[in-house]
Parts: sequence; C-alpha cells; structure tokens
Amino acid sequence: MTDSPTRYPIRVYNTLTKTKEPFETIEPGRVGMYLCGPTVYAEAHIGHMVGPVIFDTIKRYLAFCGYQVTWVVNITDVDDKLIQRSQQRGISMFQLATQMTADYLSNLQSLGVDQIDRMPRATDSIDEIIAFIEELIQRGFAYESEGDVFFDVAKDPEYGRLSNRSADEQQGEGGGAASRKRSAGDFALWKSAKPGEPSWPSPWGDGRPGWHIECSAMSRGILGKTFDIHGGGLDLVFPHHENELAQSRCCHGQPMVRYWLHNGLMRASTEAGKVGGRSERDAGTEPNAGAEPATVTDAVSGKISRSKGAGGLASLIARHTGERIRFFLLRSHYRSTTIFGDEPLLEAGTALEAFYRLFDRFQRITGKSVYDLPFASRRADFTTPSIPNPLVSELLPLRESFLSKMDDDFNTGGATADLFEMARAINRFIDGQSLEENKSPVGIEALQQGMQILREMAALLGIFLKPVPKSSSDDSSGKLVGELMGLIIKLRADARVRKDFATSDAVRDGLQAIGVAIQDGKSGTTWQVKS
RNA sequence: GGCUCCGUAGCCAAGUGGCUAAGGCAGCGGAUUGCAAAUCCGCCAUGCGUGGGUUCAACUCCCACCGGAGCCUCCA
Repeated sequence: MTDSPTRYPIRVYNTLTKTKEPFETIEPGRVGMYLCGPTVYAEAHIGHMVGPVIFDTIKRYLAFCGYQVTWVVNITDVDDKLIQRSQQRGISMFQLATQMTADYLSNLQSLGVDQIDRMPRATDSIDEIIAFIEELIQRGFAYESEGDVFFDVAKDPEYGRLSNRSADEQQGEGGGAASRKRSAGDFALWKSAKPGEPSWPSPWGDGRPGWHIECSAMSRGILGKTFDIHGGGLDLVFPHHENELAQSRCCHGQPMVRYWLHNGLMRASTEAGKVGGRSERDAGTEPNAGAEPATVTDAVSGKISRSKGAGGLASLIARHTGERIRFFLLRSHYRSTTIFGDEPLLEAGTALEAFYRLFDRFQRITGKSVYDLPFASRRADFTTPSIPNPLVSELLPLRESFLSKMDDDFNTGGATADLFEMARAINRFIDGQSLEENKSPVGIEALQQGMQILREMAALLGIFLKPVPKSSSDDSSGKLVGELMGLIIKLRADARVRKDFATSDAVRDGLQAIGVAIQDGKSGTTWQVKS
C-alpha cells in the first residue's frame, strides 16, 4: 500500500508565473527544496523564522503525502557585512559566523524546525563556486575585470522575468565596482580581496564569492541543475533570486527551479506602522522606534530590519515559547504580510491554551499523555475504526477539510480553523458522555481515536509534538509543587464541604494572584500555572 | 517615478463569480457551578476600502480613486 503522491491535488503559487499551479515533481515521488538561509553576521530576528517555519511545514506536509523530500537551507558565512562586523568586534569572520550560526540553529530548534536535511556553508563550497564561475566565463556569460568577476546581464535575454524588471533599469551594486563593470546591472560573482580580508585563491586572484553564486553552486551540488522548489522571503526576489536564476539557467541551459515560493515579510505593530494608519512619511513626524523590546524596527516603515539592530529572538522565545510563535506564524497565510508584536503573540497563546487544557483533560480521563499517542504519518495510512465511533465520524470531515486547505498552497491559516473545530467536537463528546465522571471503556477508546486525528493534523503544522514545559502535567514544574498543590486543593475542598466559601474563595484568589489558576470540576479540582 | 502586493466585523484572520462570508481574541445571552473558571450551546459583518463597469449574478473579474506595505541599494 504505497502512497502515490500524484493522487493529491496539491497546488502552489509560483512567483515566476504569478499563478497557482498543480504541483508536479520532476522525479516522481521526490522533491528537492532549497530555502535561502541567513547571512550569519548578527542574531536572528523573528522575520528570519517565517521561511524556516513555513518550509518546515511544507516538508512535513509533502512527506505526509508520500513524497521523499530533500530540504536544503544554506548558511551564508562570508560576506561584506560579516567582514565589517567581525572587524568591529575584533574577532575573525569565522568566529563571528560560528557564533551567529549557533544562535540561528537554536532559534530553529525552539520553533520546532527540525526537517532540514542539509545546511551547506558557503565557505565549505568554495571549490564548487569557483568551478561554477569558470563555467559561466567559458560559456560567455561572465567576464573577469581587475580580479573581480561579473555576470554579464546583457547576455541573458530572459533576465528580469522573475521580478518583472528590465536589466537596463538596474542601479547595480554601489561602491567602487561600477567602473569595472560593463553595465550597471552586472553583479559580482567573485570579489577580489583587499588586504586583511578573508580570501581564497582562485584563477582570478585571491578573493571571495559574491552573494548570489553560492546558492547556484550549492543547490546544484545537492539538488541538481533543476529542482522543484526554491523559497525565500519576498525581499529576495530581486536581486538575489533573479541573479541566482540567471546564473543557473545560463550555465546549464535549462530551468533552475520548477516553483518559486516566497513568503511575506513581517512588520512590527508600531502605532505608525499599523495597517490603516497614517504612515510616518505622510505625517511628517519623528518616528518612535524601538517600542518592542525584542526587535528594533525600521522607524519609517515598521519593517523589521536587522541592519537597524533587530534581533533578540531568544528573549522573545523565552517570553512566549517557541510553539506560540510558530502557531502565530502559521495562523496567517505565508504569502501575506504579518503584523507582529506582543499583543498578537499573546492572543495566539490564549488560543493555544484551550488545546493545552483539552490535553490535560484527556490525560485525566485516559491516564495517557496526548503526546504519547500514535498517529498516522502518511496520508494514505489512515484507516477508519472497525467499530463505529461517533467522535471519529464527526472528525473525519474536518480532517478532509484541513487537508484540502493544505493542498491549496499550504493554507495553514485556513487549516487551523479545523483544528479548533476538532477540539470543540472532542470537548463536546467528553461533555456528552460525561467521560470525566464515568470513564466508560468504549467512550475512552473513542476519545483516543478522535484525539489521534487532531494530533495527526497538528503534527503537520509541527505543533503539539511535545509537551510545553509550563504545563502543570509536566514534571518540570517540580514534584514538590505538585504535592503542595495537592495539599492546598485538599484543604480547600474540605472548606468547601463545610460550605466555608470565604476560605475557599480566598485560597482561589490567592493562587490566582501568584499565577496559578484552578477550576472546580465534577471530578475534582484542576490547576495550571498561567503563562 | 517603475514594478509587485494588500484593504473582510472592536481586533487578528481564511475564503468564494450565485446556497446561511471559516476560525481565533474580545464582548453579550444561556446550560453548568455555592460563586467563579473551564467546557458546551446561542448571538455578534443585509455586508467584504470608495466610486464606476462587465455579467442573469461580484465581496470575488475590469477600471479609477483613496489608504497601507514591499522591492527598485544590503535584507528572511
């Protein structure tokens, strides 16, 4: 019973054609996917996580549909900014890159991004890069000029198609390179080294790769000359992806990529940057940037920008948990601009709490952790229960709805609606069967089967995979705390039996004040630490 | 100036040429509760920026305008 991916009507929006197209792989059942990763010269900010989270989700989904996916994310560890920043800090470029790569990786881990197969570094690929440049020169698409090598944009009639621009309107890179270029739009493939800069020997003298060439060289090395999906932020469409595309197509005489997928950018929710509000530009007032402690934004536009010093993702994750941030990112469509701030993140957390409470409830009834439940990892593996299960019958249409939204350009925002509907159906089932009071084996079995469906769908989004550390059911809260709470609840229950509500309410209010919420249910009192 | 994209209830946010325009947060009623909380049920956009046009029919297509964002230089 192999799963044939072609049976699923997946459609993706392709930036190159500006339309949604049926997803068909080059090689049946296999997907090569490349995402432009970070230039590791500074700490990551939340905007850098949009791509990794959505592509992580895309990979999970494609794998679920039966594809064998190879996902590559590159690390740009040589670049002008890296050199500049490392000199400022008095460390080597390699030290800086190592530190910032570690920061990036830990952020990915916090957000549950663990599907990446290969993370090649530019500096590990110098030989491939040089070989690629040599091929371009041989084919007449690049030229050497005083130790630099440039791509000759004029030689590529298709240049500009991805970003819908014509080559002659380009300003090109600034600096002193202009005099060495044939035309302004030409971009560097190889940059000659100035004294003291990190460099590698090449046929054109010591130097380093230009920005775009590494992606062409590394994607070819791992995924081949033509591969299925290339992704990145919308801001990379021009010039980065346009240039990559030109290099690879001209070098190989075949298309580089089947589908170009671009995620929307993130904006901070400053007063001025608010959608519908007046822009700072028009208002002509001095912007007050830095309202968000975790990010520094471009004061004029509200855009999150690392060049303005944005970063501090780690503290944001500490405040909100990685799962909350991930869920927040997946609640809207990946191509849309997302407004980011503490408020929307808090709201995502509130929404998530309902699921966590359901999971606690599940554990009280079944004695099992939701996180230990098995679930189908392939779309075709799902089998309906042999015994009629009213809960599963209710959940299956929601599962179909969820999957059809994911089929449609990975509409995670639409799909989350079905997750909420599932949670409601499960709660309704528990209420209707009074499962917390009379734990009927038939009901419990039905509940578990139902919960597996919710779990299966959530796993596609990369959420609810493991317990959130703050949950009271988690032993990280401490055994002692659990025992103390047990004692407090027992004493309070005694007070309630005596109808001494003044005492019981005082206990509840007191706990509330220190961040512990309690609920009196029919089968006892539950509690959790509020985040 | 050129090129893209967006404008859906108090807020966030899916979606569609034609049945009752998802879901979440907040709010309001009800069930439940000693009271709460949680959970469940119900309510909450005669309308999808504004004005035209195409069409039997548009929120969905086209045009104009207003407002917002991005790219055109490094940027996820």
